[in-house]
Amino acid sequence: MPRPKKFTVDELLDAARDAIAEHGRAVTLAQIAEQAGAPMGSIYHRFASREELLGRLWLRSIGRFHEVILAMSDTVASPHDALVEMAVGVSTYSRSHPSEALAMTLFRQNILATTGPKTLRDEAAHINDAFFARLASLTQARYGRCDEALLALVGSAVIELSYGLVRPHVGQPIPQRLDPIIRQATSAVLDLPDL
Amino acid sequence: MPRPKKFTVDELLDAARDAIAEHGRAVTLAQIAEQAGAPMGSIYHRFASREELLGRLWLRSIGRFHEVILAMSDTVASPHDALVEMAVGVSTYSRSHPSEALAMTLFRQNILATTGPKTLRDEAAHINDAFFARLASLTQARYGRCDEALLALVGSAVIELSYGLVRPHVGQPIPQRLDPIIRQATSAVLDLPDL
DNA sequence: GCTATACTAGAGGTATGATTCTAAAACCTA
DNA sequence: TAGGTTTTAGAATCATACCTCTAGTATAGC
Repeated sequence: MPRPKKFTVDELLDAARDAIAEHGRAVTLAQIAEQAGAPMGSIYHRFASREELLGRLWLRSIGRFHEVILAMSDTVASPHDALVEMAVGVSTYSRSHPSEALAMTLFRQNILATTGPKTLRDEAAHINDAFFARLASLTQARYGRCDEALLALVGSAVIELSYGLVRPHVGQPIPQRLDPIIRQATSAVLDLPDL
Repeated sequence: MPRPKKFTVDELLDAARDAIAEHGRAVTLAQIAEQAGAPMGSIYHRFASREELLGRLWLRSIGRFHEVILAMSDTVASPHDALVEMAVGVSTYSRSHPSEALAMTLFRQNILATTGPKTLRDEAAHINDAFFARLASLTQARYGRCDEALLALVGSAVIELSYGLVRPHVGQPIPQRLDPIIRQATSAVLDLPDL
């Protein structure tokens, strides 16, 4: 009955992602609309606000990223190596998906979950759940325990460390030289816990 | 002859820094003016634009940071330990100077040096010179050489790695648990080069 | 073919905040 | 004490960009 949609949500998110790659994070709705070849009215038919559009883009980007990272860690036998592969995966994924990586820098999880658009808060609050579950299971397998402090340490070693090294380069090519650094540093930190 | 100044440049930069700590990086000139107790006209008497004001604040913050970090590395005998201390210094400095650390996140050096206000580009281009000179001399002392690739590696180990771990926390308390992680990771990466 | 429905379409209102402009004030020097 | 110079002071302007509003349009079912 209704007139058929000319633009899907995913196409509009793609346009937003590409517009950000071109114009930076201060991208305007007009620039996103131009990138999509859509008028601004169509965008507001799908998203309540610019904030919600960008928030949804962030959620999609993080979800895709976790998917790839988790799949990578699946292929490795030892828990230690799986954790190291996840860390290196941050760098390789960002290198091969530069504009997705850029979109991942739009928000921080805790900010979006607390002060973001209300319709996104729930989803934002749980976006990391599957990832942390895997992290916890690998931690348990590697150390035989998984208290809060240990999990925080492993999380820092695997994600914060590698992403911290990568993030300054997001928006430009990610240097290859980061990969051995991440590998070595993550491995060393994972060896820290006194067993 | 002239009417005396009521606000020094440094006072206005302090106000901008504190206003950012309160309102975030999207701080408005009105908020900065209120923080300083000054009218907006006075601010424009010292700075050509909001961009230049924030750029100058960034330059001052980076300069102060380098000063402290370089002084810390002076007190250590071995080059290896000096490099590790610089890395840990990123974390301790950010912890003890939270709003200065926040101001350091306003720009990136290469962005400000290329697309920032023209009056700041030169200064921005050279803001890291003294720091990299010290890094080069420590690298030479530690490894007996200092080619470009090695210097990049050491720079990553000392600055990018530690700052990457710290930066996500800037604006909130910097966890103590980061310090041993930085120490271990930096040390491990510095041991990477095959000699 | 006609109608109901939901989308496209983009021009325009509105709000925010940077910047400018004009006037007044304060101090130094003569 | 008067003139000159610089700064304070804040109101007015202007630009930007989000969001809304009204029309028009394309399709599926009857």
